[in-house]
Amino acid sequence: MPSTAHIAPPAGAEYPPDVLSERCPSRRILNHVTSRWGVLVLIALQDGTHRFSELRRRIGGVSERMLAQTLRVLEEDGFITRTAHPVVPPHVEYDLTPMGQLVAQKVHALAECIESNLGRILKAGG
Amino acid sequence: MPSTAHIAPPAGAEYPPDVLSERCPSRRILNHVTSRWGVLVLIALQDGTHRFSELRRRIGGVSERMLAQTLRVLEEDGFITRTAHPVVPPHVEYDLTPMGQLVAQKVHALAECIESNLGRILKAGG
DNA sequence: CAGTATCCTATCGGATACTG
DNA sequence: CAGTATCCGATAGGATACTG
Repeated sequence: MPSTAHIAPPAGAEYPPDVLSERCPSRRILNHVTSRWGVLVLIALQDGTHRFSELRRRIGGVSERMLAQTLRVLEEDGFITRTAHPVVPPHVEYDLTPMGQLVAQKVHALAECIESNLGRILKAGG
Repeated sequence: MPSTAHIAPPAGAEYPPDVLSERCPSRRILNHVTSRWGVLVLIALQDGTHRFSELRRRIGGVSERMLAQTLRVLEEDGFITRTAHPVVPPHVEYDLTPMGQLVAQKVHALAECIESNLGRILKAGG
């Protein structure tokens, strides 16, 4: 039986999500999560609430623009909550949602796997 | 005690890898693994050996150029082995190394986590 | 079959300046 | 403090044609 992984479901039908399939929406989400800064934001938020500038300091090399954009996208996907306290100066807090904690765990596991094998990897690649 | 996550180790010294640190080499590798096609190649190779054109068909939407490039990078990092059989027409096989299987498992777990929550996610985001 | 080479575009992402 | 707006360069990535 041939694979149907590349066949998009007809409108209205529901197939099990398959990230190898070009049109599966999971791929868009996966790209958000695995984006250059998305990965690091999720990891940085794993130990609890953080403010914008805390995250900015914590995640080496991220620009304000990219941090804001990444937070917005991950919030839209339901991985992050944004809480703005109406005070001056502004005070905004970011947290992982329960679902966000799930994906953050997976992302973190991946990062740790790479970190713990770094020796072997760098030896292999130069 | 302030965080030192953003401080790069002096030349010759060895610090525990920290992906939140700008100069940590793990970040480069993580970017390869979480690249648009890197993720999908690792997943597609999880069930064993595959040839170039098999992968191309399996991974919806990938171009020859991007597949070749992604395979080369992941091979350099030591996640994939490339075996060329000297016959005409050419016959080349790709496999995961043991280390590649480890990261592929993590990547796959992440993808499955997203797939199984797709309903909630799409509802949240529109 | 398994790529490379070339060309081109779109998106990513950085720097800077500005705002409520 | 927590962003937005604008501009710009780098690079990821697609289409096509070609090769051993």
